[in-house]
Amino acid sequence: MKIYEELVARGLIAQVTNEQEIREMVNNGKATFYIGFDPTADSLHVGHFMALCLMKRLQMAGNRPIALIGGGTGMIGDPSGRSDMRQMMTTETIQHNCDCFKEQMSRFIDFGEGKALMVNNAEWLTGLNYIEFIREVGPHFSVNNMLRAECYKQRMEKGLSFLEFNYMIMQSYDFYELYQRYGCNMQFGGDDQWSNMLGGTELIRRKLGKDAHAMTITLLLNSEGKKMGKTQSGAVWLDPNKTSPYEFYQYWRNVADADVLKCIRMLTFLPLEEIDAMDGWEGSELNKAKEILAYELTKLVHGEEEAKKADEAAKAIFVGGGKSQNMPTTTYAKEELDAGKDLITLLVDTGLAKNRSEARRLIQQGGVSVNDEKVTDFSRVFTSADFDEDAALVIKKGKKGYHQVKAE
RNA sequence: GGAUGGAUUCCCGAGUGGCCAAAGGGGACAGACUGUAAAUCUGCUGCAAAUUGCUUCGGUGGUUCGAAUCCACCUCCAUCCA
Repeated sequence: MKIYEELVARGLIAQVTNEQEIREMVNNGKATFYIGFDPTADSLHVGHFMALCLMKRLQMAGNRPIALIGGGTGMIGDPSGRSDMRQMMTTETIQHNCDCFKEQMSRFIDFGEGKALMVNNAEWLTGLNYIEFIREVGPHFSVNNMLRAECYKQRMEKGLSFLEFNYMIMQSYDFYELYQRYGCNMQFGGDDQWSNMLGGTELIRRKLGKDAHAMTITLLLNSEGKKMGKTQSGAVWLDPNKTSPYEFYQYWRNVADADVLKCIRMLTFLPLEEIDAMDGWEGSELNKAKEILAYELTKLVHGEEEAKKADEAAKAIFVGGGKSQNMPTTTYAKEELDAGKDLITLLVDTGLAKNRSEARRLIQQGGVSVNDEKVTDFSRVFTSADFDEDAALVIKKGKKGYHQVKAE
């Protein structure tokens, strides 16, 4: 099975400009393609992860990826899929974020000798002269057409600033620039980028009379139609300091039944035959599939060792009695613990509750237990005398929140 | 630049002088049921030294015993006119 067919089989492809030509190009390793990453945060998240995987897959098939960091477009902000304007970021923040992206990406993509490129569109965007630029590309964009684009349509009700309206033009210009500089003949992106991407192929066709292609990746939606990779506390990050490997593992371990296979297919590198075999699994059997999904993804993002630890911790906690060296841990000075800590403070310090009111509520509602014993008295104080045989307090919040407290 | 409407808690959205930490819904969190799933039912959802106290209704001042609510100015947004 060739790469294009595999992408289709994995359900990764949403829309393409010209199927035959793209298939031909990609399958024969003739594509130089780019994916843009806007530096909106200091870490990549799960949404980017899909794009990275795709780059990797195509790279393995002999194509040349270009990771385009949006140091320039980030100054504008993509209005696609947003109901309100993005907050403007300072130049320093953007630079910092770009640097972080670079580092994370090099873990996934091989940027060695001519295999892949990483460029920043600030290089050509920031120096543009307004009049020259507008004369160069302005005539090729129809405002009427742009307004019809899905990404702007939604914003027509809430309001769209001219700044954001320019995003499509910038992105199109990127493609045009990359085509000329590096012979980049294809652009990938999330499905919400479709109209922006078409702007680019259109610009290249009009200015250069050449064909360029665009292909979008299916957005990873859960069965409720929401973007995956978001939790109540925000995105699921690839940076272990922002989302620990354990949390990362748990996110995938907890996906809904209806979404497991789709995730495995789209995100992991497991062979398709193996995945097809899982297709028949039902009911609680799917739990196995979830374990595989969580393990595989954690391994890809954080490495095998971390994946094993997260797996071990999860099994110990949920299957065994709730003990693991690898579960999240908070340590206190020994004297401090000897003096005693009340449960509310412990919950807040371990991050299981975000403030004291919440901690109090949790305890009152019977959602907290310490060393397997439910505690309903919120004024309860624990000292090192309450430690179990492993010199730890295991605090459990709800069904899934585990944290251990140790003395040092 | 002109006219009109608007800004309320995580989100949507009620509230037009005291009974307002603010209805209702969504989401989140917890309990029951389960498979670390979904659905369902229940509780809960500003903060804290917690039958009480403190801080919130775009911003700043004012009126009043008392303001999310009334007045003035300002900021931002939408619609129509230019």
